[in-house]
Amino acid sequence: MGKAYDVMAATCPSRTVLHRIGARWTVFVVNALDDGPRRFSELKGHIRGITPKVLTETLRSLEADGLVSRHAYDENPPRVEYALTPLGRSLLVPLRAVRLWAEEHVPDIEAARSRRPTP
Amino acid sequence: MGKAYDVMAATCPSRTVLHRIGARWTVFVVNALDDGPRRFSELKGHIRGITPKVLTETLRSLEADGLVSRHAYDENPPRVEYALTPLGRSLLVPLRAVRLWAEEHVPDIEAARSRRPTP
DNA sequence: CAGAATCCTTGACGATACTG
DNA sequence: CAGTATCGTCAAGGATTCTG
Repeated sequence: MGKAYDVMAATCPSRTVLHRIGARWTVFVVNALDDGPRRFSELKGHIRGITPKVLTETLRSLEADGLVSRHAYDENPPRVEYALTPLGRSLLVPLRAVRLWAEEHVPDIEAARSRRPTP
Repeated sequence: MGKAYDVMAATCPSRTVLHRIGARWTVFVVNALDDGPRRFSELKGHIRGITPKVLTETLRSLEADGLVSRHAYDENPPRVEYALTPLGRSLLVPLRAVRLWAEEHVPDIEAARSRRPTP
């Protein structure tokens, strides 16, 4: 039997999914939730340089896609925790690998880049 | 010993690398080279919907990063083949996993999305 | 065939300030 | 603390046409 979805097909829903994963900050946020639930400010502090607006947007889309769950405690001051859903945790596996690949191969890529000075 | 690079650090080069990987079409092009070298037009035909300009740009950056190699045959009509370098093939491993994840979990994501009708 | 050239659109991302 | 609200930009991506 052939596969049901093919990212190479222009109209395939899997392409939308893959584009969402490819969004600038998805890999970072999912990886930041690797160690368990985290609060908004913890995420913001951990993913250096991300703005609250962008973090919110990213979390909202991940939530809409069922990858992240949000739990607001009825306390004062407010407390909100984000966690990976089982689906999100399944995505974490490949995304962690991508993250590790990036961290491991920085020297290789920088070497390749310096070999081709931009004119 | 701690790790040398951390994508969570704002100024870390690994973040640049990860952003490059996250570029819209990188995952598609790298996966399209899974089966071996391919010509420009083959890639264009296989990755449905990509325009020649974007394909060229993507290939050029992948080349600059040492992930893809380009070989132009001196023939007429012109023939150019693109292939993954060893470095590119090492990236293929996690990226293939991401691609498969996307293709496998379309139903889950669509279910999650329909659970939250956009107002 | 493999692209280069051109022009254009848009939405993702960012900086800053404000609020329940 | 956990966000919204605004405003601005800019570069990635796209459509089209042309060429060695």
